Amino acid sequence: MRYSQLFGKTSKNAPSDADSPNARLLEQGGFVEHVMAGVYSWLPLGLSVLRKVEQIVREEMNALGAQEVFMPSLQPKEYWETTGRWEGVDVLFKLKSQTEKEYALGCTHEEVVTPLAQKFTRSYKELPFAVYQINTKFRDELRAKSGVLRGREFRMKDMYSFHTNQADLEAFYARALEAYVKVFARCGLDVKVVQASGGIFTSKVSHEFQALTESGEDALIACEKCSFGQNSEIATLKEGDACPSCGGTLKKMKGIEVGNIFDLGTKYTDAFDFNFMNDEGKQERVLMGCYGIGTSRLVGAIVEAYNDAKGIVWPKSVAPFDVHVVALKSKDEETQKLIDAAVSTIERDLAAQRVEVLVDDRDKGAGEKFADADLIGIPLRLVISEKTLAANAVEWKERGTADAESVPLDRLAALVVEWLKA
RNA sequence: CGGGGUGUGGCCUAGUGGCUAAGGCGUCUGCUUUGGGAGCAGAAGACCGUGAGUUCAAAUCUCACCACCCCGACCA
Repeated sequence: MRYSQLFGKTSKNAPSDADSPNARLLEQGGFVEHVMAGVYSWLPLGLSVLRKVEQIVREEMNALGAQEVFMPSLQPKEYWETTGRWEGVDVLFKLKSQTEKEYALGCTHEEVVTPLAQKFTRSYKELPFAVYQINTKFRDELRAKSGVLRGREFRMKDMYSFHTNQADLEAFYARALEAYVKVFARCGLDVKVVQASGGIFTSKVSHEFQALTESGEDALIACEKCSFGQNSEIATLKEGDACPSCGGTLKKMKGIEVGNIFDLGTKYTDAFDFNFMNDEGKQERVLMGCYGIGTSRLVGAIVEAYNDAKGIVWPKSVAPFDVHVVALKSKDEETQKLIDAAVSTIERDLAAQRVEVLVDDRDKGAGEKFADADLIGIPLRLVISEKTLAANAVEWKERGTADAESVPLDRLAALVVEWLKA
């Protein structure tokens, strides 16, 4: 991609009303555009990151054996009345058609997935299974805040599992928990698996996944060594106590909730009278679990965790591009032709290796290009200029490190591929 | 929903009762420049959030409303 052609621009001035780092950097860098409180447009750069995050989520859910579906956001009032949540959930957006028929805008999908699963499930032989989707959610938050961390419209992966018995549900729940740990690790986040309300003191299990950042709004008591933690709302342990999981020391920490998993038991299957026939020919209630990851929030959490004074520092796994080629202009026409040719060669060679490249081909000064490269935060910056070309080389600099080195043009593609794997 | 703050060209700001609303960034034209947001000349771009009111006169004062941001409450 040529930067001159990319839709969406960086801004020299940070937006005045964006206070949290994720909002400021994502807007200033041209990743998202604020539309109204809690609602953003995602521009090509931001969408690229969002898709990478969602692809990681997708791969790990698929590895669990869950199957992807896609359910409607526009939902019938009747389903929500069936579960008693039409009146019970204050964040539920409700709307009326021109014929006064009422609908809900999905803030979650138990009301849709439960009857869906019910339709295709009669026998114990069809259980267990899990389905998931990555979709837009709507929540009528009284106060949207912190950029993409708490929106009224946002992206979420939600998975639902269906089981014949508690042990089977718990086994899947444990596997889902491990899959979540993998997702967040692949996104570069340091995440604690936190017992949350409904946690250790009730029969129902709930875990939050808290990405540790300075700006996190949730308070935790968590282990220095392992991933164990408790949300401060329910914590019975305190700072200085020994971790019940590994014996390490517990400390106060702050986190952003990027995922949450629940043992729903029969709460929704009761509402829809969702049974299966067991191996004795008797009807039994289906058990259910649900597992959410806010993917757009996850993008924001990554920015909160990875930024410096100059901009974002994307982890390789979710960066909008792998490589940012900065082509500096030369006043000498012949030299400029050589630079252009070298850039085209780099583009072609890297594309052949499936490396995603953003080329800053603008007729701008070096300072502006470097400032933008720092702001956008692509993990590897390659500068090609009159100076580097004289040595048949490019300057290699990784975002987040201070050192730059010279790399010969003829070995560049191989070195980039090697670096990407590292 | 309670409290606080802020609304001025695309972005960041100045202007706090008085000439035609000022500057920086960005954009466009031409020239110049090319390793950390460089320079010169010119141009376009603003019903100063909306409505009502006070006044000879309102971006500026008053009231209402709207929007956004922050704190709190809330967060199936």
